[in-house]
Amino acid sequence: MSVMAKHSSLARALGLLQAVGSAGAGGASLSWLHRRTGLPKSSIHRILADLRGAGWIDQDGGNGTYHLGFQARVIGDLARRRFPLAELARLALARIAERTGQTTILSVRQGFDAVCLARVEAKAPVRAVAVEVGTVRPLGMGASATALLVDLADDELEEIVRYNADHHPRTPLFNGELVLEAVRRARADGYAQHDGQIARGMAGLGMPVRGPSGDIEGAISIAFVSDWFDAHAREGLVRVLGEEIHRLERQLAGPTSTEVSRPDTP
Amino acid sequence: MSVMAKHSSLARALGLLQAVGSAGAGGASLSWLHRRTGLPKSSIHRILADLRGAGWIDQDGGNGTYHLGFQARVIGDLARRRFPLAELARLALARIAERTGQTTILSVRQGFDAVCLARVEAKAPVRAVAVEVGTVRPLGMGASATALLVDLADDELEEIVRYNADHHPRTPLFNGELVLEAVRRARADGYAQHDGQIARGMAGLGMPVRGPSGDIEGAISIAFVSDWFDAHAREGLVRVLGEEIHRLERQLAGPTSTEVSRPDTP
DNA sequence: TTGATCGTTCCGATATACGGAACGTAATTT
DNA sequence: AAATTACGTTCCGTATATCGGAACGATCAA
Repeated sequence: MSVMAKHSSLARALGLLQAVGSAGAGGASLSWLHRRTGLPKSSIHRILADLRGAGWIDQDGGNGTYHLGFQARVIGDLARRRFPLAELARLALARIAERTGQTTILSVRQGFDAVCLARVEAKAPVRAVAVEVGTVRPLGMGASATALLVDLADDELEEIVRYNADHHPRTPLFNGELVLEAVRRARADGYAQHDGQIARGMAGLGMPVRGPSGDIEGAISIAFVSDWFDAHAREGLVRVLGEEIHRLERQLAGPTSTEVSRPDTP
Repeated sequence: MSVMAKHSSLARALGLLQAVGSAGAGGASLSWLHRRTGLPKSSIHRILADLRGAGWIDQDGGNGTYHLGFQARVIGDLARRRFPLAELARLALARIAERTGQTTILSVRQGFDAVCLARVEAKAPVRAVAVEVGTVRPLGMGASATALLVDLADDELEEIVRYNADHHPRTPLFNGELVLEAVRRARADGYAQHDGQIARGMAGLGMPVRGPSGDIEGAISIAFVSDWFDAHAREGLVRVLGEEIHRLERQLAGPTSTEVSRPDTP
């Protein structure tokens, strides 16, 4: 869920906008938003009126529920071109989730943070869903957020870890030493893994995605419950991840038009 | 372009967000935004800092320019499902633009307004580009905004026209009587047309798009320069519009294979 | 050097957001 | 039917966050 930050009427309004968006197809009622955000109803009412006036949300004529408006769609279209990786990786995520049966996400680096750009859910009965699309977490926290770091020089790496350790005191799970150690292991193994770093009982395994230049453009990771994890499982996951990421990287590199969309359903 | 509404810090910030989005691939610099919006630079600076903190814009590490952030993309994905017509109509718009050589847009009704959801530009050297994606204009103003009205009962139609005539005094081109007359003609002809109603020297021709229930869900219109318009051209345009809209309506009716969407828990 | 452009910070005044409280209405319960 | 709960809306005094002019440092150009 969003951070719903400290003191900024703007941040509060944007959080409300996200809350409206995260409601289901039925839309968000004022009371539902009140329950979810904890904001006073009168404040919500006023902010929603502003958002509606600007066209960012619509109000259903029948029952008065709120939905995202066309301005939200327009800005999304404009933003889409900034994240081409998210489009291309969708197929890879789906295939990985299919082959492994586990939830799969794509993350990219954003300053000192990692942000989840896309996610495909597992069909397994026990799903490890911790990171939603749009969730921001400090670099190094989690499998993909660790895989993003493996190419960094040591000094820059330490700067990031130090910064995040200082600025996330509320996240005791973020342990600088552990992160550095995890990055070292990931460099040696070719993949990053964690167990319980995001939430107790949850584990993850991630690998970087490299663009044509060889730079890391993102990372794909699989999330699962710790019990499920053993050496045998790891071996399979690493193989699947490697294969699919390799396929994705070929797409990123070569604009070979033949492999646009092949209907080979396994 | 955008309305940049009266007195609301929120509206101002959202307008700024749209301005950032409307910048090209190079991003928006602070001074560029200052020039474009007229807001004081210090205000822009502060608002951008808030937007950046909330993840709605990114700041390029190199030259400091601003780009849309991942939250903009996330909200766009969420909003996308609210406007399925825009997805399906994209192909129809492209075909119409291809066959006629003119700019083609899709509009839907939103309260007492019409909003442009999608646009495909003409390749012609002289392009009539007046309505951008996201532009809101009063119902009745323009070809598609007239086509949206043809099914309405007379009393509701008159209420809308009266309201818009009252609330858009700055838009002298909006003439209530002309709109009513244009709707009557559109009912008889099966298509709406206008000449010079949006801008001098520009004309347009539009037809409604009906969903499975028969209700009007939107309207597609072609925009062109007035000189180009004669009886012969009109005949061709009407035929192309009718054919492509008919094809689109068949798609809307038949349960074509759309992408699977995961159910949400509101 | 001078001048121009850009991004950033500061700070007092005031416009603006804030939210508790009260109201009208609809839905649900007794 | 009366009572109760839930919801959306409006009001209004308070105070706080926004506003924007001004000044500053940095960068680049002439």
